[in-house]
Amino acid sequence: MRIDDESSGDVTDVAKVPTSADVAREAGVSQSTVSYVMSGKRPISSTTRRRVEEAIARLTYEPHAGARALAGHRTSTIAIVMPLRPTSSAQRLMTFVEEITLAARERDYDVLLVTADEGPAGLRRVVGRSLCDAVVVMEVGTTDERVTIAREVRAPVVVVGIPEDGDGVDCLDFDFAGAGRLLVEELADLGHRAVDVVGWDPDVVADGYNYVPRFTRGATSAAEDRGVELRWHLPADAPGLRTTLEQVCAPRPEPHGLLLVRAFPEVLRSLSEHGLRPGRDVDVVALASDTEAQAHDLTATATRPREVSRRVTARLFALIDGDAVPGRAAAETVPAELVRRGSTRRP
Amino acid sequence: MRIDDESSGDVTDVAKVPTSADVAREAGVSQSTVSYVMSGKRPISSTTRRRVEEAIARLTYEPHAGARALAGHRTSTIAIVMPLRPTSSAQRLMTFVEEITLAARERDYDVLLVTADEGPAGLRRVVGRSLCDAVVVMEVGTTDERVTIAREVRAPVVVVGIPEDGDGVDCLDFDFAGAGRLLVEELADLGHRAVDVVGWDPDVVADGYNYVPRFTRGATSAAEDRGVELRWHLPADAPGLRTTLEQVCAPRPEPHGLLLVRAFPEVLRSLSEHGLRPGRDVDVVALASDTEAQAHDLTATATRPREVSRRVTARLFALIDGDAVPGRAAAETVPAELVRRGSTRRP
DNA sequence: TTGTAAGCGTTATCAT
DNA sequence: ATGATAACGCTTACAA
Repeated sequence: MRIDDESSGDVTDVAKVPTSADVAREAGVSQSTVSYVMSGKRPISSTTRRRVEEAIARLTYEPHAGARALAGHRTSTIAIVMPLRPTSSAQRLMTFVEEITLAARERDYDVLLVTADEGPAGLRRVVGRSLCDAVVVMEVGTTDERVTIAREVRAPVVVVGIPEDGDGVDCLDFDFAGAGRLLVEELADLGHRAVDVVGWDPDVVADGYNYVPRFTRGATSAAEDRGVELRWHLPADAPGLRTTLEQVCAPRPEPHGLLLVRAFPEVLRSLSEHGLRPGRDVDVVALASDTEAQAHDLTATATRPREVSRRVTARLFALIDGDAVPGRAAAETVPAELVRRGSTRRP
Repeated sequence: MRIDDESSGDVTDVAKVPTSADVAREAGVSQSTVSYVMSGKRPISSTTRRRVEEAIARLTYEPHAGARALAGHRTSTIAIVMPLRPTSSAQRLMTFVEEITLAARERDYDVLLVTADEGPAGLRRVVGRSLCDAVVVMEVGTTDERVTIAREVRAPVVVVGIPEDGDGVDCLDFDFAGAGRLLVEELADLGHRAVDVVGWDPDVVADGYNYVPRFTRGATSAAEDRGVELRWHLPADAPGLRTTLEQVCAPRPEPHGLLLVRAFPEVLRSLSEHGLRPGRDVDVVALASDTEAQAHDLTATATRPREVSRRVTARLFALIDGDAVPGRAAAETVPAELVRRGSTRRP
């Protein structure tokens, strides 16, 4: 059972991971000098700096993140708490994650991913264990326990979504109400007095994702303003969707208006099977990502995840840097924009 | 300029974050006992355990991750290195991330996200700085610098994708060759002697993502075996795609075969505009996610990201636990399966 | 401009 | 079954 015995005296055996002490020795300076060279927190003579930097390169030294966090009281990582359910498209989520990570890296921050299934506890855990300096919570519900926890926790939190009780929490989101309004108005401008809306799965609605009621409110209020009747279809499953398709894709005497928030391929296929062509026999508008809208040639409002992400990170780092007071800013909203494509006639 | 002066003497002012020492005091035990209660690395009397656990609950103590990493030489996090370019669908990527994170959480591991834009250096950085105990590298190219680095680095690495020189690296992927074969065979079985393939953007091909040539090889070899001619279309941009659509969606005297790896909505819309219906006038098969395939009613092989993820994490944790030797396992491949839907006639 | 040394909050090796 | 105590590798006053 003698393992690792022959080589136990060999110094060059296992290439030890170099520490700042090793760098200091190599450069002939004190250990703290190495630290200050790296952090730039005090003036260093150019000669010393060069010696240290060369030593670092020679040894391929990298600072130990844990030790840093322990001594420095900061982790240089931010956590992203994913949504509880796959409510947005993967596209949208990925864009958020990408954009936030990019902004983080620009400041030498890393990104920790917290899954939804951990629930609100995940938020507590990552800041409790000092795994991060700040947190982004994705897609909060109208009433979301994570919002409550966001207030209690000792790290800055920015929340994507506009919860019911958002007081004292930094909230930020796309203007779903504005999008609903814009889409309905477009159809109204095209002369429609009645519009079929293919909306979210009732489960999503029940989950209370706040963007659903916000979108609905915007659409409804625009409909009232313009004297348009909205017929909501909220298919729960495949059979339900089929029923909806029969109802909304049936040929009419004259063009009718369709507002989609999902099931784009299915609806478009069904329309085509009924011999209806978007932009000619029917006007279709949608709440869709640019990619989807482009692929399907849909007149649409995108939910602008990149822009939202940019504002999120701006706010987050302002909080980290102490340049902003937590929870003081009003809920911020990224305006909706409509892009016309082939699925509607020209107004 | 006297800030925070009045309250500076107040002890209960700032709720200090409790440490294991505080827990020890509260429970009337030594600090090391607290540690052992948490880790379970030595027997503890049930009374002591209870006292400690109650103290922990009372103080809502959470261990400091950095301190742990420093003293324990392990971080309990794994890093995911994202692909250099958005080569797979966001769907697929998200599924990977989700599934890996889930598996990680089951073992109380966290997940660190490393963006593509950092390039190979990101891989070096996260293990160099002891930010993680192991790494998953997503979607490696045929020749990928990250594979080289994977070998050098002192943490276990599992790579998704089958690089050219995968010796000594743990590789794992979906069987793209098998998928290509399966799809061509299906069309051959339906009697087609010629098949139009709408393939990847030439940029993606140029990037050398290894799954492209693997898929191509599988499709080509099946085509040769079955005496089928493959006509490849690799549109680079929107105009290119339009040209391709004209070529592959033009009506023929009899049903023809179409193999898609992307641009599903565009092709299907174009077909419908030409009065062609999949499953009747044309047989369409695709390499598509279950979600896409279902939405478009496509006969397809999915790339099974969940299954791949499961094997990745199994391998990764085996390496972490020392239950497996790094780089010794042969490249593993998750078999392709074809699901028939409405876009093809029954054979 | 640089060095010295006291923590930071754990883990794990000794003892007992 | 439990308690001291020495690392772990860094940051940051405090000195010089």
